[in-house]
Amino acid sequence: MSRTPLHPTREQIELPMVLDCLSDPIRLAIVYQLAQQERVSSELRCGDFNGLSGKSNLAYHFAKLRECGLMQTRVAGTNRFMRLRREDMDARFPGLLDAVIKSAAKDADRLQLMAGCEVVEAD
Amino acid sequence: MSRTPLHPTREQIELPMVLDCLSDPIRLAIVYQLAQQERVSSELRCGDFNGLSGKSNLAYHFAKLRECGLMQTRVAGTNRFMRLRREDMDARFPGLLDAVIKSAAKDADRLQLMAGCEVVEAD
DNA sequence: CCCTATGTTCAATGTTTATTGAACAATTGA
DNA sequence: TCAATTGTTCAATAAACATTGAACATAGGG
Repeated sequence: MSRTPLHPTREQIELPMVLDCLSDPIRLAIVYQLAQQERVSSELRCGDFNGLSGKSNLAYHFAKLRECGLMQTRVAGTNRFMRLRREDMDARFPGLLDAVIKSAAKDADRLQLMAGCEVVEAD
Repeated sequence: MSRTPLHPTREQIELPMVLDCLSDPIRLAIVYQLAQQERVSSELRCGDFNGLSGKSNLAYHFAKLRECGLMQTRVAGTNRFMRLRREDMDARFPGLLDAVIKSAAKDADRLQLMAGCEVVEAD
């Protein structure tokens, strides 16, 4: 309850909060991976990011991403699916999200953007 | 000396540091005013921002803006002139600075972007 | 040479932040 | 019903941050 108060409407989304959210390497990686996925499924499970940090730390970052308006969560059974609020962001700050994602892509190696990506387990 | 160690080369400029810099309302206002000025003189005196905060707090923010690669300072007598490192930013992260500035312009009233602008003194 | 103006540096303060592990809640499947 | 899975909440910690005022440095004008 202390971590779920906000969830801004489109108009309530604030530029400084969005930039601050994107300035954290873990959150930037989350947003980046969601953006990559956008053409395919537009959603990822929380667990898909486990490579980036511990679960409780990720929950903290997810909350921040939701509070600033970048992400939305859909509950499905014991899973949560996250997606970018792409339309709201583009309406509110045209070109911003794309510019950030392209900038991140340029530095994909420097930033460890794909650290959390599907590790294939050899059973 | 403790406050002037970095001054990244173009290649050393890091996306998270830039976004973090821009996420602070005072620094965003500084960058915004410099961007507005760009067509005219491309430079502003430190003192032109005195409306945004106290001098020592501004010096702190100026240092951050320099350290992340967004700004450059030119000393001229007892004054310091600041300008955006526009070419470096555009080369490094194409479209990013413009997207941020346009986004800030959209919210110019909400963010207090022009708070530090030339107050005309009577007398 | 002093006095003023301009900025920076430093130390101190209180706030916010990221990170950790343990506890908790909810759902699923045996 | 029991156990396993998924993810959130909570408390604690250390680090980073923004802000303030005082001290300092430098340059320029009388």
